[in-house]
Amino acid sequence: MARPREFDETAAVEKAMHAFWAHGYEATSTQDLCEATGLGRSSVYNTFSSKKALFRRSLEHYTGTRLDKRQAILDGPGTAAERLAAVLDSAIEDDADERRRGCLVVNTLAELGVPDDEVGTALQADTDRNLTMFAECVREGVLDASLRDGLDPAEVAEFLLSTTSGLRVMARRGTSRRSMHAVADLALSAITR
Amino acid sequence: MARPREFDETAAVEKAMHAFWAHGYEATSTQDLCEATGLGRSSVYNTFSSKKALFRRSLEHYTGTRLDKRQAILDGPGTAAERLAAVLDSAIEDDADERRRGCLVVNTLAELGVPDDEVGTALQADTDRNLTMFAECVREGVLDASLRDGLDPAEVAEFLLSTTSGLRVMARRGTSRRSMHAVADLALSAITR
DNA sequence: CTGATTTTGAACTGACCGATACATAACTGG
DNA sequence: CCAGTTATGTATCGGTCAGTTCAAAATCAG
Repeated sequence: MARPREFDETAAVEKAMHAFWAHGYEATSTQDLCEATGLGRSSVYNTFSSKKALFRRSLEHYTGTRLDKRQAILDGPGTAAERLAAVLDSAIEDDADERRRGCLVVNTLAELGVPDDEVGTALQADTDRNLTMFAECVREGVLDASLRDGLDPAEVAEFLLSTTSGLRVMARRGTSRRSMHAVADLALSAITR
Repeated sequence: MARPREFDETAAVEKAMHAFWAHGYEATSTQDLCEATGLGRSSVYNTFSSKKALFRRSLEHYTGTRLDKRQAILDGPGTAAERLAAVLDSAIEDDADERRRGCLVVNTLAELGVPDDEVGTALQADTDRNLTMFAECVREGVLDASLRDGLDPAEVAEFLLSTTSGLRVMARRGTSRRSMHAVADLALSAITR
């Protein structure tokens, strides 16, 4: 055919993702992206078309891996309440530097809102999947009696998503893990028996 | 003395604040700030020194007015639980367009983190004042028996600040007021009797 | 080896960035 | 009315922005 790529596309997306995650969309220049990925400008534009498009790819890579991890926890062992506690726990990062970066989705929502383009679509899709996963687990929790009776799955899903978002903002503030755990415990106490 | 200002400084800060609030720090250019305030470049730089300094002024204007409003609610009538409910309510903006902008503090935290400059200092000060106000109200709530016994005021303050931050992120997502109210009610149910 | 196809690197594009220089305008104390 | 001082408007600064151009390099089918 023709000259083959000298780099792995997914690896490049992942490196770009970390650059965007660390500095935000606007503050990450195309030059930064070249240095982060190790690619030349031509390769970046030839492969990803534009900064916005590369950001969308980065965002989707982030949401994809993150949602899979969350799904794995929710599909794991234990009562629904225990699994939800594990999800909140996983949102409380161990590494201090990573914690300071917060969540790429929350950071993007705050910086860009939900723009009227593919980035907005990706953000909306992430929200929807999170709400669906949480709501399903809440239904299971009512059945296995680890959660209270009469809870509205959709409402509690919003509550849990709001709680994880709040935790990520706390992380950005530099709040200690201890305080974040206390917050997670209080939130769970609202829905557990 | 000399030639007098042709504009009101506080009014200019407020207009700049709205520009930063709507588009974020990085995406708001000095040109945007000139147009938003109605000032020429010279006047902007003569008065505020730099974009960063004007942002700091804008942020402090935002936090000042917002904290005063919150303090007024917490100093108002009703049980502590009722006053906390009123604070959460006030974080659920009525106007749909304003709601979409979220909170300038949360947006800034997400975009810039807590930078090692006066902006970071202002963000930290806002966090501290919020936590102090909430903790004090929680202490009152334990005394007036509208909140549960044995609550740790500092922990609950973090929980409430996390909840308001989460609500602001939901607002950025475009979540309905109805869902936001459901979230606020669930959060309160964790600490009320 | 050749020709078609694609990637790559380097130089470059016009536009815009935050910030400044400076002449002129507007004011006040003397 | 003038000297001193500050505010303003215009033009401009060097630098960086996202994105493009284009020739050289690398590959493979024939």
